[in-house]
Amino acid sequence: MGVTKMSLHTTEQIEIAEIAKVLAHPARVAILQYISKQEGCICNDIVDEVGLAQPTISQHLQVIRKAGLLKGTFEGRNLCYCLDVDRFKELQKTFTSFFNTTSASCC
Amino acid sequence: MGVTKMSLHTTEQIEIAEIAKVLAHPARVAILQYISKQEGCICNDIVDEVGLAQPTISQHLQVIRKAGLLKGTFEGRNLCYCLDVDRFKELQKTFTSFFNTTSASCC
DNA sequence: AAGTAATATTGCAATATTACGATGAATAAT
DNA sequence: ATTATTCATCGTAATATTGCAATATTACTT
Repeated sequence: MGVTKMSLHTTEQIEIAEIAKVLAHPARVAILQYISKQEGCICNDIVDEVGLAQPTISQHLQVIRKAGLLKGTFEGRNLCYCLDVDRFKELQKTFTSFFNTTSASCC
Repeated sequence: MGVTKMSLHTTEQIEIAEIAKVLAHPARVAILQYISKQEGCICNDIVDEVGLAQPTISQHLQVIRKAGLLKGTFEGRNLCYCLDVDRFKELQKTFTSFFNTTSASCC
């Protein structure tokens, strides 16, 4: 079916899965790394950097944006994409908490 | 196409994406949480716990197993699934490192 | 041996994701 | 004004994911 049965899961589980989905593609990981590296807040050199077609990058950016991780400001005709650090740290917290809670074992 | 162009990305980016993919479904998050919670190393009450059909759970377990996160030992006809804590901590380290490296911003 | 319980595997339908060419909208440059 | 540049969106093809019924497999129980 390809449809996730959301009703079965807790809000926390869904939230973790949502975050993970953003990171679940190397291109998006690359984009996040690149954006955070660029001090000058340079925009779509991302296309050159990552090596995928512009519409594809745009699509990936949308996924990142929908997760609240992107801040974009126009500078002339250039769009300057930046990481929303606050949101990013929020996600990190959620993940860290998951990893710390989920670690006991039995065998 | 639905095919990820792996050649474009670094090993680290691919690794992070692989890990994230495991966590990118609430059912798998639920399974990991449940497994780690069960001291007695109880097996497929997972089906009851998570609420999906047995083949579906089995499929999700396979994804988790392929990521090296699952240790399974047979106890009679019961299969006892446990978290591979070492591997889990490895993943945690990779993630933590990613989050810590990727945090600077510009605007 | 026959029946039952626990898992895995197979096959398939529905949907989601990934990638890109074509196109569109906005702005800068000429 | 015309053209070029930057980015988003649309449409579409290829592939992946999710979910389950049916079936297979294995091992315990009787």
